[in-house]
Amino acid sequence: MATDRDAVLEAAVGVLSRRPTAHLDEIARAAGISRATLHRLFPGRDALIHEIGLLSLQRFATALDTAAVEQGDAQAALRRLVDAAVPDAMLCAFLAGENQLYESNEVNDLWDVQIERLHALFLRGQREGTFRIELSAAWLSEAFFDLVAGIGWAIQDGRLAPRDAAFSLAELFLGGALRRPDAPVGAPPTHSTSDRKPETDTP
Amino acid sequence: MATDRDAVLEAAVGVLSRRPTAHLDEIARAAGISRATLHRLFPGRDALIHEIGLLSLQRFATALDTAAVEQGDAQAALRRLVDAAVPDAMLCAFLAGENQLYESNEVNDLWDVQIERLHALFLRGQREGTFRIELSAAWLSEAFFDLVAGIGWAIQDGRLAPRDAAFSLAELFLGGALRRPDAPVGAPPTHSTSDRKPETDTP
DNA sequence: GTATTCTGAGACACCCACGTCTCATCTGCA
DNA sequence: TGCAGATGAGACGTGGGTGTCTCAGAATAC
Repeated sequence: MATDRDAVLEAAVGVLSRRPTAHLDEIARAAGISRATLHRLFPGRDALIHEIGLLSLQRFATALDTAAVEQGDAQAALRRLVDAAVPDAMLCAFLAGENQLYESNEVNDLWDVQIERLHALFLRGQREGTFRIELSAAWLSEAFFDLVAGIGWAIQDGRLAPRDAAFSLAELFLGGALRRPDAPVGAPPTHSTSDRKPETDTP
Repeated sequence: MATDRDAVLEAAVGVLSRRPTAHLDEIARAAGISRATLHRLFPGRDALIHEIGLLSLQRFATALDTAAVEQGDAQAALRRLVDAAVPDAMLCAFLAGENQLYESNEVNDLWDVQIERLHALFLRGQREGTFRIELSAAWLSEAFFDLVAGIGWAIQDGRLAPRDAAFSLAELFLGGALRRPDAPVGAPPTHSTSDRKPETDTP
């Protein structure tokens, strides 16, 4: 039953992330249920938005957990985080788009905790000499989350193949856009860090 | 008078970029005018949103023009674009947040043109050997625009100092997050291309 | 000084999305 | 087959944002 609710929430994200003013009819249709059932699952629109925010933050928190961002060297931790976060990139896109929307302390507190964990990761990496110190850890956190959100949008709109997502994100964020003739960033040309096996790419 | 309209539009962006469902009362108050005057300037909510999109795209197009992205080597062109686009980053943030909103062909066509120019810049840079070819030009375009939007949000919420914005954007996007002991990205330690002078870093 | 224009404040009606309800249908289980 | 639970379709009333209007006051020009 909880899975059912989550499936509806994810479908709702797919609609609301791009059209925040979408009607409940549209959301229900996207979830494959009727408006009546949507109202049975969630009391109202506010409750729906609230639970989307909660789900998204919980997923991101789980990604931080499974990536064990507090352990190991910072670069490897970030690569693990990329792999863990990309599947839920669309939820992050929703958060990035309207995180100001929440008056709920529950959501805001959870948000602060996760951002703080991300911030700590970059601070640690800077102290270790892994990350650049010319860029503030706050900006690195912000930019990383923005790129995750961008991944979510791009995948949703079919502009980016899901199997390329993790590689594209990790390489661009860590290594930047400039070509370096001497040495690659750290990831070999084989897509070891990103996804399982590349076959088709039309979502 | 056109300046008046633009000022209202920019104020509206400040509200709508974070709260897409904001009432017209709120937008009018943010612009320092009454709801009646807002209705005199723009027939309705749809027209307001439409003109915001138009203004944003025109500003971005102007940034592409002043940066002369079609000329010179690609890296320098991109750095010029950063400097030109950052002042209107919040408008880009609005576009990134709800570019699906527009059914207007006028807006969509303008959007496609600008994205195509950005795409062409990265393609050219890849052919010149400036930009990495492991990352698709489409993804580089997308990510660049996402970061510009992130800059806009971060500045608006006070998480990033405006004078650090261009430097942070250019350095992260071009050089990535990883520290390179041997050589800097290409911009000498003096921030010649982006901003005037870095001093503090606590936003 | 008047006259003109523009603006803000408020009132008003309209409309549509929302929330709730009922009822028929379908499914799962004994 | 019969029962219980869940779902979809539709109707209905309501509320709040929106669009329009009027009128008083301020600003500017003459």
